[in-house]
Order: sequence, then structure tokens, then C-alpha cells
Amino acid sequence: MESPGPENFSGGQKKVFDELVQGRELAAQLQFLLRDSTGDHGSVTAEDLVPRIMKSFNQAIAALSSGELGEVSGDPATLESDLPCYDRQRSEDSGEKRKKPASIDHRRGGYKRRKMLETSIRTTSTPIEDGYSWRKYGQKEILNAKYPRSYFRCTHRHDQGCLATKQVQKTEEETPMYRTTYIGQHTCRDVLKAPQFVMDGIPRDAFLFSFDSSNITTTKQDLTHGFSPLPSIKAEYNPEEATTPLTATTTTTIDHHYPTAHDNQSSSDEYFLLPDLKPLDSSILPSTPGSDYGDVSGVYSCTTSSHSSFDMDINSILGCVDFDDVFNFDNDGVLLEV
DNA sequence: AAGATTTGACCGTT
DNA sequence: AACGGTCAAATCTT
Repeated sequence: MESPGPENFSGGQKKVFDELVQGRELAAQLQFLLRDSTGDHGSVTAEDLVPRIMKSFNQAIAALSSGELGEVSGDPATLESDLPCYDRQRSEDSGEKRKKPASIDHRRGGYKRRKMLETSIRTTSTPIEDGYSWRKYGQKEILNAKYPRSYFRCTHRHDQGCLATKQVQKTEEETPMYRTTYIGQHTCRDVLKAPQFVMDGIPRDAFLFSFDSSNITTTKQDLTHGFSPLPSIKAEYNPEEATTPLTATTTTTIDHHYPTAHDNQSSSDEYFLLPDLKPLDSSILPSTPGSDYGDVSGVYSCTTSSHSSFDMDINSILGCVDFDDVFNFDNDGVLLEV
């Protein structure tokens, strides 16, 4: 994002600029909160800051979406994803909750297909259990693909308006892989998930997890092998396609989001952050130059859809050096395993 | 009963 | 028109 500077801004641009600046400042406060894990900062809490950051970014996005700005440097689809408009467009006909008899349902009313706004793609040897609650809403046979593609959306789409979705495609290789495409960011606050970790200011050493009681041990060394997601509470996949070799009992409080070395899916994970979604310019965040993947829309919830993006968010927001020796990023935003 | 999944139809994009 | 993403009634599971 090249900043022309506020002096050259039109009115709309000025508003966007102001909102982004405010968002940055709030994020900086949040960064401070998170860095100092004592969590005692007087009246300011992460829970306070997060909605404010969200608001700032949403304001900026709304300004951008108003169309007054001409060229928008960011991915408009990405911006759109943070606005509730997509759901609203649909809610007109789906809001009444499918009580219409099928016979009247010939016209379902115009829903608008969301533009592709990929966030990340992961390919794993086993289906990803990323700790989020997903609900399958479709499955399609894909041309030239041996296996169908499954479509999932966040369980909290309706209660929290979380628009995160993912698609899972089993690839046809000698050893079948599961290509998971995460689309959009989680804006939900799943109480069972990692936001607590962020919000509560767990010490950075907590990155080195040990689940003695649950027979799961995660160390920094484990992280170097790529993140393998944690068990989700529900099964999301057809048992025929995948077996989930984990016990739901391991997901209790704060262990979500953290990789386990034993869930059989860490070996060959590859992760991509698509370049066009490279979020904030490093000039905005005062974080380390090599890890400027702070997420504009990644927002407060930190319920990013994958561990890797989660970690990148943390990296950029915290300037967290703990992961710097764990991951490398190349110029295209591809996460490289060390 | 409530929530999740299945699956054919609908609809936007190319 | 084909393709693929989404909807939503039917069905299944808990």
C-alpha cells in the first residue's frame, strides 16, 4: 500500500486514512497488551480494543466500498468480506428460514455469489482440524477432479455473522492429499477457541505447549514441522474420506489452535498465503520487516482460519520473535518451513 | 427437538 | 452453456 499522504487525499480517502490510522493505533495498543502478558493495563482490555479496531477497519472498508475513491488498492473482494452485505443480500429470502414448501421454492431469489476471496490454501496429508466449528453446506463434483469438493462455512455464520468458509478437495495423487482453501476471515468469537489465548494474554512461552494430561505434547520443535491443526470438536468430514484420529477430549480450554505432533497431519503440510491478500503494508505496522503479514481484516478475533495465518497475524501484530526462527517467509508471502 | 449433513436445484461468473 | 458456489428441503445424528 503506497500511501500518497493525507495531503493528497480526497475527502473519502481522508476518512479511510483516518480510520486506518486509528485502527493502527488501537492495534498498537493491543500489541502492547499482548506483549506484556501480565494483562494488567488498567481499564484497557483487549476485549475493549478489539471491537474498536474492528470498527475502524470496517469504517475504512465502508468508505472504500462506497465507490467514491476510485481505485482501491486492496482486493475489493477481501474488503467485501468484512462487510455484512453479503449475508444481507441473501437474508431477504433465506432469513425466514426455509419454511417455504419446495413447490413454491422455484425461485429462491437473487443471492449473490461471493467473489473468490481466498485467504490461504493448505495441503495436508489428512483433513485439517483447525479448531473451528465448520458446517458443511455443499459438495460438488468438480471437473477433472476425481473427488468431490466439500464446502464448509463457519458455524457462527448466522449467530455471529462470521463469513469464513473453506473448501476441501481431496487430490488425486499416489498419496491423496487434502487441499483446504480458506476463504475469508473468521470474525466470530468462538468461546471454545483460541481467542481466549490472545485475549487473556497468555505468556509467550505458552507457545511451547505441553499437554501432559491429554497425552499430547507440543514443543517448539513440533512447530518447526509445520502446524498441524488441533482437533475440532465436531467431525466435518465424511468418515469415508477421512478419519479424525483424535479425541475431542483434548479440546478443552486453551489448547485449541495449537498443533499436536500426533494428529498425523503435520508431515507434509504446505501453506500458502496468497500474495494479493498480503494484508498490511509493513510501513503501517511497526513490526519486523520480515514478517509483515499483519492482517487488515484479520481483526480482533484472531480466529483466523488456520494456524499458519494465525501465527502470521501474531507475528505481525506482536512482532513476535518467537516464531521468527521457526518460519521464514519469502517475498510472495509463502510460508517456508525451516 | 435441535443441529448437522446430504443432495438436487438455483444462480452468478466465465 | 458449462462450471462451480450456494441454497434449502429432506434426512440423519445426537
